[in-house]
Amino acid sequence: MSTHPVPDDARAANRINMRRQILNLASQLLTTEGPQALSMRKLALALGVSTIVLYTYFKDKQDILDELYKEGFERLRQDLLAVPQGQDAMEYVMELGRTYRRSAVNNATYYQIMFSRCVPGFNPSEASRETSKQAFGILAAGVQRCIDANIIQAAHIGPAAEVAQVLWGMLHGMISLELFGYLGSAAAGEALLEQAIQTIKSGFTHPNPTQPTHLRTMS
Amino acid sequence: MSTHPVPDDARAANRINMRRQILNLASQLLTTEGPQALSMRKLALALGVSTIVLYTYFKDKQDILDELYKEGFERLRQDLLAVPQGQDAMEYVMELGRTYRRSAVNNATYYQIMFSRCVPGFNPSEASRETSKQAFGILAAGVQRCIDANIIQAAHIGPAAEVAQVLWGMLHGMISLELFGYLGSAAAGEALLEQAIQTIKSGFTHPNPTQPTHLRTMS
DNA sequence: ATACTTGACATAACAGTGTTATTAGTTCGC
DNA sequence: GCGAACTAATAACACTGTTATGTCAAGTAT
Repeated sequence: MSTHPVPDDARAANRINMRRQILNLASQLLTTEGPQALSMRKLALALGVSTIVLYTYFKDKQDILDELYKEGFERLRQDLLAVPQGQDAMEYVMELGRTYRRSAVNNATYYQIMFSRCVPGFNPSEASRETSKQAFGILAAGVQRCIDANIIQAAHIGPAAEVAQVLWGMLHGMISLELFGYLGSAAAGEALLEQAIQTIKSGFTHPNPTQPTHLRTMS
Repeated sequence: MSTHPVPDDARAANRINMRRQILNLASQLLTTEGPQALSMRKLALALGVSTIVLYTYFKDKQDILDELYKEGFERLRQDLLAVPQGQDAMEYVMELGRTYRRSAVNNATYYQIMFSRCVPGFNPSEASRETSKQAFGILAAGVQRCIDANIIQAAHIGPAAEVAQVLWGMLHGMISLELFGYLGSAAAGEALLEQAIQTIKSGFTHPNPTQPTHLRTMS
């Protein structure tokens, strides 16, 4: 069914090559200059081409951001995968938390794209959100291991995915506050995250009294 | 020492009046159209004046955003203040958490300005950050009450401010994920926040083993 | 009352943004 | 060579925040 001239394979290869080249530069611009400095014109200028080139390889600026969004989650996923699983299940999850923070702080501008609407019109596509779920899956699997090992009493808390979401929320919250400058230094951010991890560990390991009766004060 | 013409009192009154009027419209534009639609030109157009007027009453766009930032924290503070303190100290803190979420969800666009860099160049001024600390102070005071009532063992955790920061981080994280669409529906967000609150309650009420030795699995 | 200062405001412009219509060139299958 | 498709530059459009210029009204000082 090739009635009209089919685009050559070389073309297609060149296409993804060019896309990669653009994304690399965008990534570099993002980390060095920040999200607001990442403009189509600057990108084109740095590539030595005109702006129209960007639009032949990407639909939008959003399209480019979407790719960076995915790359951010991929970096996070790789960092989390590098955490050794040999140790105690709970200790492994806690180490995931520390790694999550380190990864976020080391790729702060990526993290902004992933979680804070730092580019006015940007909303990640549905497909890209799938990528984000894969990184989250590592956390969920770690929690599942804790439940299987009876370290977390699932009956009192909920399914692994929900527990992991609570863990994720806390991690993201602490990191978010740190990156926004609400916690002071990076050392303070690290220390507070450690405290949060310890707190959530206690919360997970101890049964959760759904009817809070037996722990009341004398009031 | 009024060698040169002193600006009239009426002028000053008119000034703050006009500022208020501009801010009201900006606030309205923010909630109805979102942060990205809040432009100086639209503001001026809606006021029926030229853009230069905005710059005679405000230094910058940042100046206007700074005011909205403060207003956001003021709304949050008022909502938190409305929580009755009569009950059990821990229950009060948990209710603060639920109220925090409700306030954030009801003023989602404000919350974006307060915590997610949704406007490219915006950074809250030092003075505005002081306002944010007042809202946080309510949380910290609630935690202090729990420590005083021996519900939270401070010795095993840390000073009230740090505990409150952990609590704040978790609240902010869960809400942030919800507002970014990572948790699904609002009902899911509410349920997960409740779970997070219960978890952190357990974490706070149970002593925190700094050396995690006695809770290991068989590994 | 006239001169002067000061603030308020409109017009128009500057520099920047994302995006695209027009145009031209290049490359490929036939 | 021919025609179809892809690629790319130029220039423009519609926005954005911001400001230099100029005008007007209102007040004080002499």
